[in-house]
Amino acid sequence: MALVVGPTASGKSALALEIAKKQPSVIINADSAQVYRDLAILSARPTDGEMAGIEHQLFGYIDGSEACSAARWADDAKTAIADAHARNLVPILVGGTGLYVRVLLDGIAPIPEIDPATRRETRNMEALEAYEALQKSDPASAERLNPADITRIQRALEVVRSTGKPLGHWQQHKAGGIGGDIRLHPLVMLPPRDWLYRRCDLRLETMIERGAKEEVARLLARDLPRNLPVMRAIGVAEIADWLAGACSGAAAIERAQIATRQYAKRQYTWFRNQSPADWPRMEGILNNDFNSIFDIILHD
RNA sequence: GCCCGAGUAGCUCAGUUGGUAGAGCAAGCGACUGAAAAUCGCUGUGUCGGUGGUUCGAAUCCGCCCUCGGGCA
Repeated sequence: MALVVGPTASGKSALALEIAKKQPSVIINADSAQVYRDLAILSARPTDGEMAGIEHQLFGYIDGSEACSAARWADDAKTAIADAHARNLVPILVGGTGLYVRVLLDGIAPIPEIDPATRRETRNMEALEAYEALQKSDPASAERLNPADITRIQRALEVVRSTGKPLGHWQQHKAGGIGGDIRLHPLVMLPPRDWLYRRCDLRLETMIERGAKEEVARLLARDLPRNLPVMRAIGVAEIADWLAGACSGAAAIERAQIATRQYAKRQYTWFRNQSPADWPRMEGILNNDFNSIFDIILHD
């Protein structure tokens, strides 16, 4: 299995396509926003033309009214990978969501489904309120977490309330990782920052040309809850303001460009520090000479 | 030409009766166990427009000059 990870706009998709041309393959998405049907343009999903007739899996396969999760994606990826192997195709995972890849390879704490009512209740709490509640029901997690870290506070709280046991209990072991069962050919793309940021900026312009504004208008028309992952994708809030007349198009684009660069930076930090040290890194820019990269990722 | 206002961090601006500066945003670095394109932590940054003066001491007071707004001619 090949695995290409790195920040947004680093050229992962282009590289994956080149790899796919060398051998019968299926390209599998490992990006948390590209899973949503509603965000073809704004999530920079490859177009049909860009897919060049090569099979792609897990792109745009979830409706925006649902919230995907790392564990759900990992299950789906496992199925897709097994299916590829059964058909003698090489799975090529491509994406920028480090957590998804980690859960696929290393597994995750086997926590039962959270009761929907409990989830609804905890996710409507303010940070401080949730933190104080957590201090009472799971002091160990409260001690470990920053009081302002609302996402993790709410997660810890919903787990202890729904399962009756604290997060620390469940996280004593991980389950479901396939890292030990497959032959992995990873590549971490870490191109020069200025080159990457220029491509981030350019990408927003291209998205607008391709109809990102109209895509957001269609999404908003669905009137989905604001806290769903699709609604939090980079560019949705910015373009929504533009559509509502709260800011100019130029201002919306600029804000989305900044958010994209900040996101790229976070991914950069993740992959630089969180991915295993023995995974090869490509620190140059992607040009048309793929042979040197093939030496790294296609070795056998 | 005259009058008024403004000029302080990359940007927008604070700066109290003179004691060589600080917020937000941006940026850099980092964390990351079922929303991760999420969420959070840490860290700078300065010829205070220039110049001369008053003063022990000037972003702050005074003179002159420069730039940008607005008004009057």
